[in-house]
Amino acid sequence: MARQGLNRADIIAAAIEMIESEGLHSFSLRELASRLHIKAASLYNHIKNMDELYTEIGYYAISELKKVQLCAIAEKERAEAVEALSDAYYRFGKQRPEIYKVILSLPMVKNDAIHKAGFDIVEPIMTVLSGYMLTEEQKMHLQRVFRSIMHGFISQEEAGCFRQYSVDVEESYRMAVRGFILLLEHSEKEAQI
Amino acid sequence: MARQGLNRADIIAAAIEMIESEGLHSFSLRELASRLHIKAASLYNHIKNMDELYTEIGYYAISELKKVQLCAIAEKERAEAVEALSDAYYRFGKQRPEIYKVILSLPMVKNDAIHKAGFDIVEPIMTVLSGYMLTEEQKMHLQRVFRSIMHGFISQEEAGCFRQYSVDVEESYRMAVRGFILLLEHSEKEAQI
DNA sequence: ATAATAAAACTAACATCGTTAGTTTTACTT
DNA sequence: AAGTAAAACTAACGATGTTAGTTTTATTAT
Repeated sequence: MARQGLNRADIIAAAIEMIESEGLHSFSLRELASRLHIKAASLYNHIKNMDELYTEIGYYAISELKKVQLCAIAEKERAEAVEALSDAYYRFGKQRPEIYKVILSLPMVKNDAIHKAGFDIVEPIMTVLSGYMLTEEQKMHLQRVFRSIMHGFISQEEAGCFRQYSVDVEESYRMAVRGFILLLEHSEKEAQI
Repeated sequence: MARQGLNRADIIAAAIEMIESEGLHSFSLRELASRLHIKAASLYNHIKNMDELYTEIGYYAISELKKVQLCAIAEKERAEAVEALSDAYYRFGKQRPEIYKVILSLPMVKNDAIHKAGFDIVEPIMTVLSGYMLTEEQKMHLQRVFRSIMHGFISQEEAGCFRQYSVDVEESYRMAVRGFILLLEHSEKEAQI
């Protein structure tokens, strides 16, 4: 019975809520259907399959991440902007770990995903880098380095890899960001030659 | 029939080989059993469950990674050692991506895993850092930063996040390592004050 | 108001998966 | 030769993603 009249957006929203509260690991289509008071098979009227649903959630996650990042760097420049950007990134990863995980599971191999999500993921850091006197190629490299540091830190902390020693994790994070700023300034000097 | 007389090590070895050739994603106990010419239920005579098998494979991966790292830094010091270490790390991640992925899925929350694997994962970089004049706390932070950079870079490249632009990935990687060395030298100066 | 259509739900089923219980067979030890 | 423990088996359970085909509902057009 077409009682509720659910649509694609409802499904995706419910899936996101479920993943955030129960964890990506325990997510299932049957449980999702159950929460929407429909049968699992009915989901397929709205989504192609589970992969497509994950992809959609990944797009959402990226747009959310972009949003907080752009908000953080507004009216800031250079080192201050870098710190604000990374802080926003770090906070997002810590506060919404399950949704964050979906981003990396996005099959970037597919061209459509690269084009739809690629730009959004790169734009904030590229904006910050444009405040530095760097070549386009330098910016590309540095953008990759930035994302590596941030993602590496977040995912290792989330995985529990930093729990072995009782040294303050927040301070390690600050040092990582400081290292990136050092590299930035160093690259700027190189570019001016 | 106790025909082949398989043991725990055989199971683990076969699982590793299967994951490396077919991918972690498509791994299953039933397929593993099939390749060993036994039934899936028979696997449970040797392993407790799938999680335990993954844990075991994670230990193997960490020990392999440690091996190539220690080999790489032998008789090297400071910047040269850092580069050799990261190169070994990077090559391992690129050449054995499926096995590498298992490391991060290790449930570090459990205390036994932390103690058994934690030290092995940290030892090589700590050895290299001991060649710098740093406090113990600095070393702890820098070790985390190093692992973040390396893991972040490897996993993003593997996920396809670096394919969007045609800028040389290897050069981005070199810049990341150079950035870490910069931070190292900078930290050393700070420590001497 | 009624008929047609498309959307949204359903039932039923399949293959696959991890896992458990209980049983049989093999190989080694005594 | 008998006993024992390891290593395999069969059979089944519950859960998962997914497909095919069917029924119901809501909206639109006549």
